[in-house]
Amino acid sequence: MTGIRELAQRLNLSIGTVSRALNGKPDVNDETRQRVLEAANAMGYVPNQAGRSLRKGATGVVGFMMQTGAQITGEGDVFFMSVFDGVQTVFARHQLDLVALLCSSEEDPDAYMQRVVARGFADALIISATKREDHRIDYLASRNIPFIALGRSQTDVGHPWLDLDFEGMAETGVARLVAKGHRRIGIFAPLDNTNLGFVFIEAYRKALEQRGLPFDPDLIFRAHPNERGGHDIAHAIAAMPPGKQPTGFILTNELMTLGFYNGLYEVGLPPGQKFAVISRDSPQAHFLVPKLTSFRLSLRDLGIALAEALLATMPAYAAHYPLGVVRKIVPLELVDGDSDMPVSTG
Amino acid sequence: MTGIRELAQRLNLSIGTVSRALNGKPDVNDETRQRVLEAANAMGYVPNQAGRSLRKGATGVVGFMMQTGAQITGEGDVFFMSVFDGVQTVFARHQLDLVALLCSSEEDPDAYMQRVVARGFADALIISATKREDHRIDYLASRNIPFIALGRSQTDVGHPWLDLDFEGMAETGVARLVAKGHRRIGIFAPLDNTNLGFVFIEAYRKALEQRGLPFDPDLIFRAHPNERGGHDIAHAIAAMPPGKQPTGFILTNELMTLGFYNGLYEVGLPPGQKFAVISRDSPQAHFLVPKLTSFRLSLRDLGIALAEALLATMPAYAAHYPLGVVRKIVPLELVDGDSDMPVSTG
DNA sequence: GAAAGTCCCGTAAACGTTTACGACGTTACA
DNA sequence: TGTAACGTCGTAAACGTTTACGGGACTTTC
Repeated sequence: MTGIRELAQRLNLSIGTVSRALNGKPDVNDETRQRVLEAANAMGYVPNQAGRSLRKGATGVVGFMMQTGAQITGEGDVFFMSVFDGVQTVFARHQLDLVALLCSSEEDPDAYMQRVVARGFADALIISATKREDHRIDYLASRNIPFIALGRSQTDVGHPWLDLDFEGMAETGVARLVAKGHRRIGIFAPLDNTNLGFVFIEAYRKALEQRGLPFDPDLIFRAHPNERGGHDIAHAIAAMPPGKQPTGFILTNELMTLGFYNGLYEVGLPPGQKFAVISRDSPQAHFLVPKLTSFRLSLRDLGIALAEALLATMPAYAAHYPLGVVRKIVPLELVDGDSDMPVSTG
Repeated sequence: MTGIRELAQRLNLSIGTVSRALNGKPDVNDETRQRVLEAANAMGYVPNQAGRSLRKGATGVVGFMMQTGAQITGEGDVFFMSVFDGVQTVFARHQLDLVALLCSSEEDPDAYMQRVVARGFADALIISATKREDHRIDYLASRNIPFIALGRSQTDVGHPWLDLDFEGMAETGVARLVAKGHRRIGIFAPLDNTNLGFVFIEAYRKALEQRGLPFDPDLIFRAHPNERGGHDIAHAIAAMPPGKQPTGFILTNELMTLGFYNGLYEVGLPPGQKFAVISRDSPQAHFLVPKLTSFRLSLRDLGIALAEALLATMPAYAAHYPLGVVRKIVPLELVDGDSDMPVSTG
């Protein structure tokens, strides 16, 4: 209960020696270290976080900021839980803990982040859902806090980031659907100003252009990246005049895909029969009928890459990860399914 | 940067006075306090977490433990994000922070919790997905850590808990479906030994018995509480011999409901037309077609109740919440939809 | 056999904050 | 005028840990 002092007393050792023994420092006899380790284990001693981080100036925790109460953002879903798991396998090697810092919907996200940082709650941060212009990036950089972004941004301070290959998905998706005879291809865009929207749409436009197909703004469907958003898009499509409707669709969000499938069934445009769908693979989307033609990505591997790239920028760990400042686009592989039938079938 | 010392120096005050001013202690002149507050604000001073919690013996954070990488548990979904938001509105009144403690799938949950507790990471904990016999409860009670469980358990140490009224849902659900002429009513049960499974099934059995209907174990469908689980149940139902199939179903998980709807469409048993469904309402389930007949519950209110009940057991805050040890079953109201049609329609 | 080196351990300062205690100046009251 | 009370503030100890430094005992080396 009382800590290292009691442990030292029980062993007839000084607290200094005990501390060194526990932390694997060199200046301690092997036999002594063994004794200390056993005793610590026996009485369930775990070093106090406050004392340790006060002295070391580091907490040993990395924070991932996410907002609560916001079905809108699509955060808090399985996507992140899988990424986290990859992050943690790397962190475990260095006794680092990952916690989710939950920003209430009643608090300003920027203010929350400042508070968290200034308090010294975490040694480093992972941010996601990066906006086109993101104040968080400026702030973290100015404060010299190690961090990595899951998602590109126009706000570029030479910080590390990882992002999915949205250009590739747009290009490959369009290519595939065009090859199957589709001429009117719909695409999803987020409602807010996340950077992904711009990148995705721009690549989509370019892919059409290269194939001599017209770019029709009406084929861009804006919605929240969750089940409801996908569902609503399906109904919006059905509400269009027949000639204006797309015959195929590209999206990237797993939750949306579920809602989209649901919606397509409802409006009488069953996927793979009367409407072509291409999206991203995921454990949750895996059971869909018909089988989704999808971009495959290991979220766990993504988490691992994310963690390693972050550690590469932290002085205390950089030696193990000589990667420099990682700024990488993660490619995805298109896997055949039954949801992207030729247009003639419809 | 350097903390309270620099702030005090700049104001020609002692650090003691500055600290008292910032913390709203009485022994400080109003004008002085104002000066301190302004200066602190101006230079963006935020007290260091480690120093503060070392001295106070409290961190000001409450942890919610959840497991990463586990699509199985169904955690990490919108359900919790909404509950969190309610918790935080209460916590905000007391400068308490809520963080999600993420237990890796590679670490034993019990061990993780012990580590977190011993380290003094959080002042209190919220646990969920309580097992029928739950070691976490014993441990937390023995360590005298304030905590509250979202979900009942056989392991009862007189601790506070909140739980949804699963008995009520089973009873009301059966009553409703029977009234509509259904005789074979299916029900969901979790695969693991969460306590909810036992409670739910038992109430279901009793509800049937009271109405002179047979209890058929084949009508209990075990699955993971997520989209896939719901989807698989629909297919399992379709695979039964016609006479054995249920004509209606009761479930309580929002993710499952989405998958269940999807699956029912796939197997040609569209909900509300050929198959009756009753489940729990949720933002995500709200768009379903046909409209779900569902049990309504404000997750935000649930979070608020959870937070208040927790604070009632924490010495430092109990004065504001004279609730005693809260052990409460939260009732849900059945709201009419179009998914529970009479059996004759089918 | 003395000097140098090695191994192991104890001592004590430091991290940033809170808070019990005491000191000082002023006011109030007898 | 003396004493008590009050308001305001400074002083210093304490929280639990890590780590730079130094010292004692022993071994090696010339």
